[in-house]
Formats: sequence, structure tokens, C-alpha cells
Amino acid sequence: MWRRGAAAVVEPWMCCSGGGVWMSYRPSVASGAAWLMWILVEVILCVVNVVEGNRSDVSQGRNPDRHKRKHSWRRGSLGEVTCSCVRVRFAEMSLKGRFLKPGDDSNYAEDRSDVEPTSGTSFIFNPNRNLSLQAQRQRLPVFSLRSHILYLLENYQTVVVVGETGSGKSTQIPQYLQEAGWGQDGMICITEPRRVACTTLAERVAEECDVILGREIKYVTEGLLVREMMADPLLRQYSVIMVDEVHERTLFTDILLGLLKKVQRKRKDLRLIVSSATVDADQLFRFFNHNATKDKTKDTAAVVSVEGRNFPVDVFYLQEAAADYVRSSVDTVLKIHTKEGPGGVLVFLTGVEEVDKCVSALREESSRLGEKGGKMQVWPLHGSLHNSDQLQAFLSPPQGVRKVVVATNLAETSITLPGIVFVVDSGFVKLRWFNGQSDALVVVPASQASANQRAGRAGRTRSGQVYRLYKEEDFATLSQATPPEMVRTNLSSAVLNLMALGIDNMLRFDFPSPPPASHLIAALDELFALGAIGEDGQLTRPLGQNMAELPLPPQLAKMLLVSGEHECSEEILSIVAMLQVQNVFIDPRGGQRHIARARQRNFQVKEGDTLTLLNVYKSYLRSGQSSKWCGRYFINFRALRRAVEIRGRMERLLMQCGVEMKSCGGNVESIRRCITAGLFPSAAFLHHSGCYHSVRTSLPLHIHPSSTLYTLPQPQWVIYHEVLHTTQAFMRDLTVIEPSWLLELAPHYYEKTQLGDT
DNA sequence: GAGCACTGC
Repeated sequence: MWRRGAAAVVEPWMCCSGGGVWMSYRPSVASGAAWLMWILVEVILCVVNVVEGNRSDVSQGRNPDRHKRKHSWRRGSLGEVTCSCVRVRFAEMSLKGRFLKPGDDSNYAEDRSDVEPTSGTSFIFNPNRNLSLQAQRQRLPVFSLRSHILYLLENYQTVVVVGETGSGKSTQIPQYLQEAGWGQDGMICITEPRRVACTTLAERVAEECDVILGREIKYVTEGLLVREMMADPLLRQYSVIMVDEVHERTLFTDILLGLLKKVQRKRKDLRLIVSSATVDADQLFRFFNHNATKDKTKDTAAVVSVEGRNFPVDVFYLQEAAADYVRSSVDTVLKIHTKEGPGGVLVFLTGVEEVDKCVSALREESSRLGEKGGKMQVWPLHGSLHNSDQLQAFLSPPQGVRKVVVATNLAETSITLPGIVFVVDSGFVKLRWFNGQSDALVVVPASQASANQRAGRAGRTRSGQVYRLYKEEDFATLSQATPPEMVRTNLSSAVLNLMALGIDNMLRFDFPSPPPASHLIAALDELFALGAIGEDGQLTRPLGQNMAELPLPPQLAKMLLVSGEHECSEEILSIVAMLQVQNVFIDPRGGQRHIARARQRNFQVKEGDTLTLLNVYKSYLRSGQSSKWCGRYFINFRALRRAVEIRGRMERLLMQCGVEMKSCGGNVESIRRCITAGLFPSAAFLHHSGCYHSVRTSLPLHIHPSSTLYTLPQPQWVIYHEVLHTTQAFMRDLTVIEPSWLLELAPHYYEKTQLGDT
């Protein structure tokens, strides 16, 4: 184990304030390549397309004025412009939130339109669980549409199925297809975004019918099907492909939809079912309808809606938008608590800070109310909470006590809480947003789909109520759905995958939602720098090809693939696995905090966070992968367990790529060199202004307070894994490096210049 | 002195 050591020695010649040797990014290398010029021409074409085409579903759908938010543009000292989102909480409006029952007061409008079966308020409820399997199947809402769906599939290449959770579409439609004989000339394939959904659905279907799963019906993840396309681009073994949960719009959903549309042109016999929960049916229909004429009989796609199973949810809006939605949600909860009948309350806010604020305000009010106001238990719920603390939100409160859970988005999709009857929706969500260079965390208005999803959390056992902290008119101005990942994330992985599939011209690819051209350029630029793309604009062999094989961000894939040469593949594997999981260190609230910090300090090393993570991983293995050990050191056991799993998978893939498994036996420098070889585009140096500057963009950067290096004397040169813009641009997962390594390991990317040259 | 949430090849 490496221990936290003394400060790094600062060599005077590296100090930028003293002049001397300097390092600069060589933009000429990337932009000078002929293919990049050609791509720029394509970009112009693409931009024209975008302007002419229909992109309203992306970011334009949001009305920035609605929540009186403004963007402030900050100018970096060297001319770079960064965007940070400043939240202004309805500054001009100071009316307090006040809710009444429908009919009590005309100030409050009730809206039941979004509890109609075709929209998003729903929860899974199985009233027929005592019936036989066959009887249960026939009672599912989708059963009445069985022959209609089969008819449409005979006549149209694509059928868009819009239905709620609980309608049974994911388990029943594949069986209808199989019963109708679609499984005879080829397999029926259903894709899901998550692995766990694949296994549970497959098990359920196997239980219900007598087919051999994997022979006639097959559930796969979207990513796996994309991978299958690398071997068989036309997917000849399938007769029908059903893409489920399309509304989630993951990167792979969009890649898959684009690719399947391509396949359809070549394979007229291939049938496609696209199933989605929200109202984006029309967009999907237009995307898959190859009919260019106005003659509806020539349509190649059709839409069918399936009812869900919903308990009614009453929706209330504020007469005036809340000035401070945290305060307003506290008031709303108190109003519910004193005026309404029993039932749990779930509050949706955007972040940990807001959750904590709301929880303490509610606890204060609750104790002020005392016994006469009725008892209230208030629990926070967010991802960085300790496991046992998260559990509190799930437990039933004692008789006569009302449970109030204040949560982040965590409770919207990934977790279902029992006993919730009332939902308080702030109307905002914090999202990760790629700005062309780095990711930012921005607070944005939640979409209509998201609002409906939140509303659906009210009342699993009976009808519920949702209180939205904005005006009814404002609901219509919200975007229909959260923007797909494709338009708001770093695209380097997606581009690499598409290139491995033979899509050479990314800008001409038929994306369901075209990403910004600048994001594509940034991705191509990064891949070129990493050597995954050659001068000819093609994927390089074997490096680029192998990078596409690894399910990792390209920089980490590169780092792994060169780790054999640096004789530290064992260590780099562990580091990469640890970088893939979040919240390794638990940060408890209250008195335990300093104990946790002190124990976690055992793992810290002066070389940075990556090596600290390696330390944690090795120590965890030495503990026998013990959860007790994790508890003692305030290490997230689940995260470590996942890291072990990821590492195993990566190791197998890496060996397939022909990389030798070697350990450097504690030679930290070779590990740091290897990290530099992968992450070199993300280098920063300590500027005389006191903060760091990115070598590539001169963007001012700061060490994230969670970093090992935050409390140590600042090293001159660092490499980071990612930058996250919140209050400032923070570098995370740092490694201390020598600048000479940049020249040595990435001579095509960096050149030595004298101060003043840049 | 700061941490939205996931997932996957």
C-alpha cells in the first residue's frame, strides 16, 4: 500500500511564473489533416441540414424564460469562453405556495389530462396475481390488441407501440409473435437498455410459454445487439426485432435505431417493433416511415397505443410559480401534513444540498408543531447516502406517523418507494451536459415525461395527488422528454462504435436526434489524437479496432491497451475498473464525518487519486473482499464489488486483444506514465494565477475538493480523468505527472515552446 | 470546500 507522502518536489524550471520551458498543444496536428478539412465541409452541410430539418426536440424545446434562468458567459483569461448556468429562482415572484383541493378555490386548477392512459402517470400493479398464468396473460391490457398488432406487422415494416409499464408489452408481444409463427424463419429479438431487464423478462417469458429462449425468442441489451451487428451487419438471423423502452434514449438506443433504419432498406423482410412509454410516437413514426409520398397507403410504419394500468392521480399547480422551490416544497409538505389524510409524501429536488436544506427545515417545523400537529418522519434520499441511511426511506413509519422522503432524481426511475400517496414536484432536475469540451452539471426544468413519471409515484396502493410547484400553463412549455443522451453527452465512444460498424461518415448518419456537429468534431478530434483514427479518417488497426472492442471511454481504452508495454496492465486494470464506479468513498454526515476522513486518509498517496483508488482496490482484495472491512474504512462495498466484476470483464477482453498481464510490482512511475499515455489530452499545469490551466485549451481549472491533492501542496503538472463544471471547472481523478512525459508519450500532440510563444 | 441519476458493449 502506498501511503500519503510528503509534497511533490517542484522543479523550478517547471514553474511557469519563472519563464523557461513551456508546453503547448499542437492544434496543427489534428486540424491539419486532410480528412479533417473534408469533415469541416461536411459539418457545414450538416449544419445546413440541422437548420432546415426538424431539431425542435432537442434543446430548443425548452423555453429559457420560463424559469427566469439566465446563462452567464464567463471569459477565460486566455479568451476561452465557458458557459455556466446560473439558477435564478423565480426572482420576481414571491407568492408562497398554497394548495387547495379541487373545488375549494378557483385559484387552483386541477388537471387530469395527464393521467389518461396514453401518458406517463403509471405504476405497476398486478391485480391478477392469484390467477393462472394463462388467465393472467389474457387480462393484460395488451391482450385485446393481439390480433391488431399482428395484422400491422404483416402490413408494415415498422410498428410503433406506445404503452405504459404494466401493459405487458415487453413480455406478451414476443409471445404473440412466436405463436403467430414469426419465430420459424428467424429469431425474435427484444432489446432492453439494461441487463437486469433482459434476464428478468426472459425468465418471465420462459415461465409463461413453452419456447426455448435463445432459440426462438431472445432478450439482449441494446449494446450487445450493436456488437452483433459488427459480425452480421444485416442481422440475418432475426425475423423481428423489438426495441423496447425507446423513450429512455440511451446512446445505444439512438445508435441502434439509426442502424436498424439502414438495415431496413436492405432487408424488406425484417420487421421492427419500437416500443416506447411516452408521447414520442409521432417522431418515431416519422423516423421509420420510408414513405416520401402523401399517399398514406404507402406508409411503411404504423402506430398502436396500449393502455396502461393507472390509479388516478390528482394534479395541482401553483397559481404563481414558486420564488424559492425548496422553501415552497417545505410549505407544501406542511400543508399536506396538516390538511390531508394519511399517506407518505415524496418531494423531488435537484441535488444533495437542496435535499439537506429541505430535510432540516421540515424537521425543525415538525418539532415546532409538536404532538398536536401529528408526527412526521423526514428522510433524505440521494445517491451519495450510505446504504443503511437510504434504507430509512423504505421503512414503514410507526402507526400514526407520516413519512416524508426528500429525494433527488434517484426516486424517479431507479427506486420505487412504498406507501407514497403525495408527490411534491419542484419541476427541476440536475443533468449532466456536455458543452463540447467537458461535462457540466446544470439545473434545468424537468420534462413533461419526467413530471408524469414523478406524478406516477403518488399512490401505489390507491389514488394519489401531485403538487407541481409551477403554473399549469408552464407545463405545456416544458419539453416533452428529456433530451436524448446523443445530444448531450461526449460522443467519442459512440463515434468509435459507429466507425467500428463501418459508418465512416458520422455526419451523414441518420440519427433519430442529430447531435451537435461540434460534439462530433470534438469526438473525432479526440479519437484522432488517441490514434484510433488514422490520417485517412479510417479506424486504425489494431489500435482503433481494439479500442472499439473495449466497453470503455476511448481514453481509458487506450490506457489499457498500452498498459502491456508499460508493464503494468494488472494495476491499470484495477484503476480503470475503479474509475468506472462512483462514490467509492462514503462521506457520512455529522459526527462520523471526521472519523471517515481520517480512515480514508490511509489510502491517500501524493501521486494522486488514480493511485489512491488503486490502493483502495488492492486493500479491498487483501481484506478478502469483506463488507465489514469496507464499513470500517467508509468504503462503498457495492462500488468495490462492481469494480471487481468490471475488472474481470476487462481482463478477459484485454487478453483477447493480445495484451499481456503484467504487474509493475509497485513501480509507481510506470503506472503514471501509462496513465499519461491514455489521458494525455487532459493535461493541466499550475498557472501563476494560482489555478490550473488546461494545456490544450488554456481553460482555468481547479482541483476538486474531493481529490487527494486538494489538501496537499499543488503539484506543477497533473492529468485528469474528467472535468465537471459546477460552481467552477473542477478536475477529478488526478494523477501527478512530469511534463517531459507528455512530449515523450504524445509527441504528435504536444510540443515544447518557449514562454511567450503560446 | 463540493458531490444528478443511471447503464452498458
